[in-house]
Amino acid sequence: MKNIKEDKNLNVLNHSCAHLLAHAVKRIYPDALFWVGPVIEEGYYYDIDLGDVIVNDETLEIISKEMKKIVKENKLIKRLELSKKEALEMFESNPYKIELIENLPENEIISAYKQEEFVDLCRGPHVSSTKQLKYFKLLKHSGAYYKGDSKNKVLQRIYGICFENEEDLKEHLNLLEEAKLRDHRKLGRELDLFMTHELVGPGLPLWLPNGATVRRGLERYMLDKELSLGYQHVYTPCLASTELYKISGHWEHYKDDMFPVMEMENEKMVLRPMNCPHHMLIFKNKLHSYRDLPIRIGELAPDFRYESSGAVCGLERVRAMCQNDAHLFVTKDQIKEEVAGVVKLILDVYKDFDINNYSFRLSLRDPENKEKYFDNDEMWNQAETELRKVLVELGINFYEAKDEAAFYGPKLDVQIKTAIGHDITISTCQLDFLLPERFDLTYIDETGSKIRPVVIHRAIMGTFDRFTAFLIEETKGLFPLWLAPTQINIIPVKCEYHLEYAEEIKEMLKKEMIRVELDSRNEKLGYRMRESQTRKINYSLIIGDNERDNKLISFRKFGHEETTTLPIEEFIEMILKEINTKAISK
RNA sequence: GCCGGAAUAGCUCAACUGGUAGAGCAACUGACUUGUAAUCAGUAGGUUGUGGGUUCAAGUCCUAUUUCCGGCACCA
Repeated sequence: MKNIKEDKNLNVLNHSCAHLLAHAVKRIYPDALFWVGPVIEEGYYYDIDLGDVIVNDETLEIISKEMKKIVKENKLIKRLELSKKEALEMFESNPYKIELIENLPENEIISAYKQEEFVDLCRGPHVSSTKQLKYFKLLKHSGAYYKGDSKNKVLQRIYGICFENEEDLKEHLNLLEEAKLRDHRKLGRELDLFMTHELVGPGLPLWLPNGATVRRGLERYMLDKELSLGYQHVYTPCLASTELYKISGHWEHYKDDMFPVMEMENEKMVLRPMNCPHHMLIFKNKLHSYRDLPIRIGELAPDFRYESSGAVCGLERVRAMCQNDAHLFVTKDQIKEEVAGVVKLILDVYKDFDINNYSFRLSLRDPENKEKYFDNDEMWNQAETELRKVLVELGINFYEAKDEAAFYGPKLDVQIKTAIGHDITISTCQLDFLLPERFDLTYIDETGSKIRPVVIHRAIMGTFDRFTAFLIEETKGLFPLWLAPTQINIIPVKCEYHLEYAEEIKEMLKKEMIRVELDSRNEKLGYRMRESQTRKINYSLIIGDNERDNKLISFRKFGHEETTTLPIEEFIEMILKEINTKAISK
């Protein structure tokens, strides 16, 4: 998918198209007040105060028609240069633009772009006439908070995209349609991976046997990886007293996003939203020597968060999740090596799943945001510097993002884009100097004195829920053989003659722990093959006279048209190899 | 949570401005006995998400509510 913001020509084109949109809106709604209309990766949008007018699909049609008219009118786009005073006069009827202008430096030359009767404040550059904006499409509309703050009023936002020619536009719209087919919610239903039910509640998916098989595979895989790297796994309860979270600081920050307190006679309990405090207490349970560090405590940990109703999305954002969580307790000297170990593990796992489209984000605090982050500049500077240094030394490509840290420390997040375009975190590694302080954690150093350890929070697969959602979209439902719910489907040509041999094969495969099905229904071979394909089963076996008489099998791989015939032993060997090497299905 | 939109059979969808719900696929039954993406016929399947209301009459209009969808805000 084209990144409009990054492409120089398309950026200008889309920016101009945002003006075209505003121009058309102004003609239809003369009282419209315009806020900002930036170019984004997916095209552009414009935030508009339309008073009582509410944009719907029809409105979009009407606006689109007017835009086409202005394109035909071939308006020339001219740059105006104004002093601040002139600009303030020109836009006096629009308080939003006045606000923008007032925030500009006193002596700066302010530019505006004029296409006949319509002028908009803008830095530019723009195309020279509206006729160059012929190939556009208005994509969607929504409400959006003024200045992105939920305390403010809601403006109408209209999204659009513009290309240089019709083919590019068509291709892009096709890609958008195709992406919808990979949506994990659609595939999840089609492939019987998970379901939801009104009576259970929003954000509370039920994993069906197929989905559970995939998830179990991921969990076993991750546990084995971690065990081989010296992690120790624990089980801790999904409940805790509110006191625990008051100590950790989570209560203060997140109490509104937790399920409400369960109050009993002498107790106040909550469903836990994360596991750090439990793991802190496990560390504290024993006296530790510097020789014991690093200690790596891992858990497949169910957590519960009262995510806002508008945020829940399939398996991607849920209210009951299972984290691939671990906390590493390290000395300051071990930070680098342990963060490096986590990064290496992330890359290692991504390689196994052939994950390539991701980016590392160094998530920092915003020192201005006093509410969100604990107040200790020294601690923050140390943690941020430390984490950045490690990344640079590891030669990791990353970008920095302000105001994305956790309240207790900076994070290294791995961001990916979902099929429908959500930017989500799939893995995370966080450096924390605060919770060891809050829980008064110590270890004994060489000299016998008590020293504060540092904690690294990390989740490689983030949550198994989200990672599965990602994997469904990444594989389009064709899981690698080692994870596939049904690995092999046996189709006897004619049950009357071939069922017995087919069953023999099924038993042989089952003995090897291969997930196999036998389709003995009285249906045409073509019919059963079709279903085998729509269910995205990795291997379809065809068993007929030739196979039975010569102790062979014939198989067809998903997505391939040719059939291969092999002795059964050879086939099993091939399958086991594919499973054991965790090969990617193609 | 906010701004919009939607909800009809297991799934995908139909039912003009109000006149008592229909198709394909899936399921079930039977026939057919078939070598790589849909054999034929039949049967069953719905208090139209839920609760109120308007009306002689509501899938259709009003209202409340639940869930879902597109964004926004949030995301330890």
